[in-house]
Amino acid sequence: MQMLKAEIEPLIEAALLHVGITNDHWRSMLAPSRELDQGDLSLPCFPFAKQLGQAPPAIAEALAEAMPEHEAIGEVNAVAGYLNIKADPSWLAKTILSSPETHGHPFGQRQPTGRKILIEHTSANPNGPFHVGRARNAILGDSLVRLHRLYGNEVRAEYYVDDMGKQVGVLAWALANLSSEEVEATLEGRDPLNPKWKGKADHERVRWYQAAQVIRQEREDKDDIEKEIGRMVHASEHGDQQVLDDFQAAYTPVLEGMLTTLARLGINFDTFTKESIFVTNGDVGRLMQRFKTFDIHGTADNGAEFLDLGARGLKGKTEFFFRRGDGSSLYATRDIAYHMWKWQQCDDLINVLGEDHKLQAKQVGMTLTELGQKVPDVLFYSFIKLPEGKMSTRKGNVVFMDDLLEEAQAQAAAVVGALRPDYEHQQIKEIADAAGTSAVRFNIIKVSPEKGFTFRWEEALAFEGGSAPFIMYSHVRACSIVRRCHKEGIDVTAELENTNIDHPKEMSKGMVGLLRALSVHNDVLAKAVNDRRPHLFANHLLHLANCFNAFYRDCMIVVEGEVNTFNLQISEVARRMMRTGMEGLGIAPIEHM
RNA sequence: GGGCGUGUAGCAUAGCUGGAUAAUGCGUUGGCCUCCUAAGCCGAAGAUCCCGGGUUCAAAUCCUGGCACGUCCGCCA
Repeated sequence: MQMLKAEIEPLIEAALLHVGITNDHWRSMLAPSRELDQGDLSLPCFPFAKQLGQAPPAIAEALAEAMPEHEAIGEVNAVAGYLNIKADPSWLAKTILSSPETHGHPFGQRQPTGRKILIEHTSANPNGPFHVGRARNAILGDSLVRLHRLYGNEVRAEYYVDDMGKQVGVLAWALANLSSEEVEATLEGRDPLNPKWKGKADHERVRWYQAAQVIRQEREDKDDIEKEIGRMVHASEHGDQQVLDDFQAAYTPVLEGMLTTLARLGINFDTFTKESIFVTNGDVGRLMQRFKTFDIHGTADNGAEFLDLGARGLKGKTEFFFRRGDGSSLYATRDIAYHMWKWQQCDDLINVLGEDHKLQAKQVGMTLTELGQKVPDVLFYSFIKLPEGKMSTRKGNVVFMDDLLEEAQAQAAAVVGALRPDYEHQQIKEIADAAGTSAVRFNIIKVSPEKGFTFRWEEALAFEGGSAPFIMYSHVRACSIVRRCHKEGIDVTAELENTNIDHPKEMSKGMVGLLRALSVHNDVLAKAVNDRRPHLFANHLLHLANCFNAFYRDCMIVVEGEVNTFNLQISEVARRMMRTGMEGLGIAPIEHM
């Protein structure tokens, strides 16, 4: 709608001048109309009442009178104090069809912006399989990566590997010291390993980790165990290469298992950076030396060091510890070193973090400011819960992503099989896999991240209404139109290049609705990217698919072997936008369903 | 106790840089396949926008005081 706004703003300005309004406040008041029947853009005239000494409806009338004619404007009317402006559908169609962003190639992709964005997301500790609770980070992060790429930014998706903490230490200790019999004996009474995941290291090794967690609490030699784990963690934090290598051997297969799961969702990373690097390369040591020189630096009784961020306006607990009494660094300290490193390689930095990291992120941000560095943008999300409450591996109250995806694909296969009895087995499987994983992603991405989210199977596996398959289906219909054209011997490429067409003067509701949805597409994308709110784009795509369905109903493209060129061109723009939009959200743009 | 976030039809959500009749899906309910895929389309019913106060011509939206829920307030990661 930005395209219409840009076109008519000067006209409104002229009209306002005509009735005696000279200030500029109205620009922010000019907004999309609430109801489509009213128009596309509306200007409330109430604020002008005092200034002009007239009733708002009269002002609206006067403005409507004063509006100059313009090809972009289909209709101007004044209703109840509002000036409503409706775009001329032919102008909209012409603008959309001639826009390089929609008509050019490839598939409505935007021009490169030249901006380099580094997006860090997921970065889950490599100690067990992915569960749905963690999934929001990965799905949100990956959607952001994809949307930025669609927008034209150069993006690097980064996974920060926590390779030196206590969690990895416990895993490494367990793998070195516990037999599989001991593990199974310790975990007796818990859910056994799902045979389906036998051989998948994230599912198998997490049992060692879980057993170790029990043993650390219960076994008589637990103090010795604790000492040993402590020794390893401590050594890792001082950059002991042998221990770090052992840790890496322990977690790598787990991480690979987790990445396999993410790949099923279409989530991939460009780079992996290990936390320990910043210890071994000396960055963390130098950073801590530098902190010493700060005037907000402080030292505790045992020699531990902190920065007093209270002096910079932080409320609550203001001491931000960056070094233990024994001289080793803390997680946040390494994180700061990591951020300084990241800033060297991008123009914008985005982190995707759970809401539990808010304070941490605030401390890191303030410290970066203190260091003269930029503060990264952070996308916070609230946790996914189960109807039974918080997800907890320990309590067995979890839904593993692998199980969810299996179930999603199985249920999708049942739906496809029932709906398309004539399809081959292999084809059904391919469609079901695409629909199942897309549905899972979309179910999570369509709601705003700060909202608490309760995972429900029936919602994750809904394949109608506001779901990914709904969008996929509209796209399939658009694809099927092209197939139909080919079947009728119509030269689609030639039809699309034909610029010598008459736009119908009267357009159906379905056509006008679709044109409007297409005209806001790039506006919504820009907003979703810049505000870091992927759900806005998800909801727009739902709306676009909905509009396409109405267009499909109202506007036949092939009738008795004859093609309607205008309708075909619009349909193809919509198809491309749906396709790129789906890719931007990680929905599989399949062509048959 | 303090910080941050959330509270919208039976359910799940959108709208939150103030603007007209609060939007969408599920569920309930009525209709539409000789016609480019009915995973679709069209219609009906369903809302004290958590509660109180304030600002404003105008408040779901902003301010303020409550209530409920989530989350954080480690020399853990």
